Amino acid sequence: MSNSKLYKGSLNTIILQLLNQHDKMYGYEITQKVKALTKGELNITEGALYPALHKLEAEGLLDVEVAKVDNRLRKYYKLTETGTKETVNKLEELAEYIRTMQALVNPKLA
Amino acid sequence: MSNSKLYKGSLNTIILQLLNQHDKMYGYEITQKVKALTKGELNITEGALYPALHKLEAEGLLDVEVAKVDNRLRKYYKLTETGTKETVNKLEELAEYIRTMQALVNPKLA
DNA sequence: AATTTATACATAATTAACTTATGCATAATC
DNA sequence: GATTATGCATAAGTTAATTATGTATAAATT
Repeated sequence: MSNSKLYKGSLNTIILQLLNQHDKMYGYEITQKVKALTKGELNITEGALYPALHKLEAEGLLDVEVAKVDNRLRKYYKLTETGTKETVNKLEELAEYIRTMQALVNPKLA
Repeated sequence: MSNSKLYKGSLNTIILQLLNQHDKMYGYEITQKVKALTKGELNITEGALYPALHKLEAEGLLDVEVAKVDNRLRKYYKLTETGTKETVNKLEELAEYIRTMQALVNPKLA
């Protein structure tokens, strides 16, 4: 995912927010979108992504729709209602994390 | 550590930066300082902290000095030269992480 | 034409950073 | 006298990742 361990725990947030912005996406598309948006900084590995998608689906945060394009399989994921709510929570947690870490690292600004 | 999984991977950064700011600290002091700086948001558990300190010491990033205060044991940790350099790296990684996540979450600002 | 790269999914074994639970010991507070 | 605070430690379990495979089709390169 990255040479930095800080991304550990961020994958669900990333997936949910991308689906929040793009309505429906398939796995491979997510990896490419992340790579593009981060200018190569962050590469989501398939071994992390697919299990994460399956889990989010099992938890009822995502719905799946299978499609066949150019004779190749695609699984489009989109947020459920619950998923949309959870996305809000995740984004709040990210903002809180950033505030907290900045308070720790730069306590003069606190 | 927190209800948010995002803190996973951040503990070393926190420890190193606190020691960067306070010269020498002991374990319990670190837990209290983190609690204070984050207004209770983040509580470092002992089960996470002590193994982390031992590992950083084993890696040569920290030096230890044992002291006895009020008949109680304290282990003061301080950064080695290598530890100081690694702190710079960790802080850069944190800044990079924050930039990257903001690019993902708020791509309009990118 | 043959090989490599890109697209697209998946899982299994391993690693690592935590959590949770427990343990020991002294000092201070209620 | 019992609880809370101070101060260290480790062991078992969880979980999110990495690393390594595996399958299959389409496109690009040599």
